[in-house]
Amino acid sequence: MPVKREERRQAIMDLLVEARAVDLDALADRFGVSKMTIHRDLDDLEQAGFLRKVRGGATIEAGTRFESDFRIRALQDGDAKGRMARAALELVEPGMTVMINDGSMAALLGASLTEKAPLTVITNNAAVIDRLKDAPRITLIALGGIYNAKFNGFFGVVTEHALSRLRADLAFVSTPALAGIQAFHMDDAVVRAKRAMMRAAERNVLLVNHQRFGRSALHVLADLAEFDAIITDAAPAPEDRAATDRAGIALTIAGE
Amino acid sequence: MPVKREERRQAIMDLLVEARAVDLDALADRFGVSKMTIHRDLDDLEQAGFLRKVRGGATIEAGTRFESDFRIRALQDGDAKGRMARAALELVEPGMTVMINDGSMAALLGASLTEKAPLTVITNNAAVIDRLKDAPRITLIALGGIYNAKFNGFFGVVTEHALSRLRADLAFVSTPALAGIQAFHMDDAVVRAKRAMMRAAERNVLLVNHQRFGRSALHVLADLAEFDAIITDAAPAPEDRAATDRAGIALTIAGE
DNA sequence: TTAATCAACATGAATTTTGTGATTTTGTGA
DNA sequence: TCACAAAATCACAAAATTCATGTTGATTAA
Repeated sequence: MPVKREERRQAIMDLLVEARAVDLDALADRFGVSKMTIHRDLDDLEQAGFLRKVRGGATIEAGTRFESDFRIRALQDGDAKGRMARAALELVEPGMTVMINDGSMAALLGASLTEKAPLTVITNNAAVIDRLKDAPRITLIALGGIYNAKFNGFFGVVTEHALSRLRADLAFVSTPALAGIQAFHMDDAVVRAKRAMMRAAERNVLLVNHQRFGRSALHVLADLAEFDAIITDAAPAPEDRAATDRAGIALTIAGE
Repeated sequence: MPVKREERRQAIMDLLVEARAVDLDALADRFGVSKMTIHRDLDDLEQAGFLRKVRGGATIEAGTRFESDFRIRALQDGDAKGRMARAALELVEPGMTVMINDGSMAALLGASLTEKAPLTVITNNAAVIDRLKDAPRITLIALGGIYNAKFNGFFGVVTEHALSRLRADLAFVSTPALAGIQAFHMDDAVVRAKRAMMRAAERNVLLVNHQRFGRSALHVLADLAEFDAIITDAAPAPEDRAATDRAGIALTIAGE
């Protein structure tokens, strides 16, 4: 596997997320490769929609569609996601029945569930289904539904109804927005699937990136009090933290 | 692309399907490669579930689960399958809701449904789900269920229940065995999924390879009279044909 | 005790990634 | 508008990496 190349691109994205813009020459220097190589990196990353090339470097166009694009979220915080997945895994014991919802964070966690086999995994996340299909000692229950390319998962009445007939020990629910004592999501169908999952699980764990604190979206997903635990990757701002404390939920900062 | 290697493995499977068993030394000789290479071929094929390694070679364990494994059938009859898929496509009109069940024949048909878009496709076949996920103008409804690696699809109560809430214009049902006026299948869970699908469809079409006539299996899948049409790839033996005629079903020989 | 299996390492072909220099495009200031 | 330098692009060669295969020798099963 071309680890080197991917690592470099990941690093470019990390720099970009932090600095908003990068300089081509500086990158070539920093990684000890030719400018041409950086050119190709930027071309491919632009092609994939991660950044915008400008003369002499690249920018991320914060505030516009770029920053909020799910593909950036997939690249961003690779490390943070790993830490969160690890913290989430701690809650899983062999033999359990676990639910995993849509989202790239959930996909990562789903894939690493093999470590805790034997398990029964219930999910509407297409990435998880693919990854666990042939995993030994994992009983995979896919929730059907209408395929939604935007969220790479299955949703709709079929999904919700399937969930009404199932029961799990633990559900991992992720959210892109959390403000005050509530979690939010921009899509109606996704909210319904997540809520159905929460109803079907004994215990619910919320996964949320710390940058998502203080944001909201069109639909309320749930009150934080409905969760048994919240896992995030870094301490949120004090005022956000105060809100979760008020809700009385254990907030786990992964990697501490 | 390592064409060479895949060709050799394909050839090994062909020999195996024909002879029931192959000798390792003979294979090394025949293909002009070392025994170690054949060992690796057999290991990987066994891993994939295509064969069973025995001392000095490999067998296919006809009559047991191996012969019925979807992956073996996937290797056979490539051409015949294409013709059947084409014949089946004739019955599909844009705008319809179509159901596709498990099996490699169904997988091929499912993938070619893109030609008739816009369509709504309902399936428990993992191969079809993968292929149609990002197909434009196809609304894909996956039936969830427990993933079964042997049939590369989803089965169980979740599947059946989802089907009880859906309705389609047309269902394509495939069978590995057909004798007299009945179709058969070796697996209970698969039979239930297929039957649920038949109940949910306005019209039902049976897909069956001509070599499958005159065979039976543990479970009855359906009476032929329950189908509106039967598609096969070549004329079956006269006595088998007589039985279908008696059931009064139109038998389409694909490619005529 | 014989043959088969398996693990570990070596080899060479094929693919992928990178670098170089020539050529074209773009931005800037006269 | 023009000239010109910096940046971008292109095409091809070089380097690195991956992958299938072979070899050897230890281990295991018949």
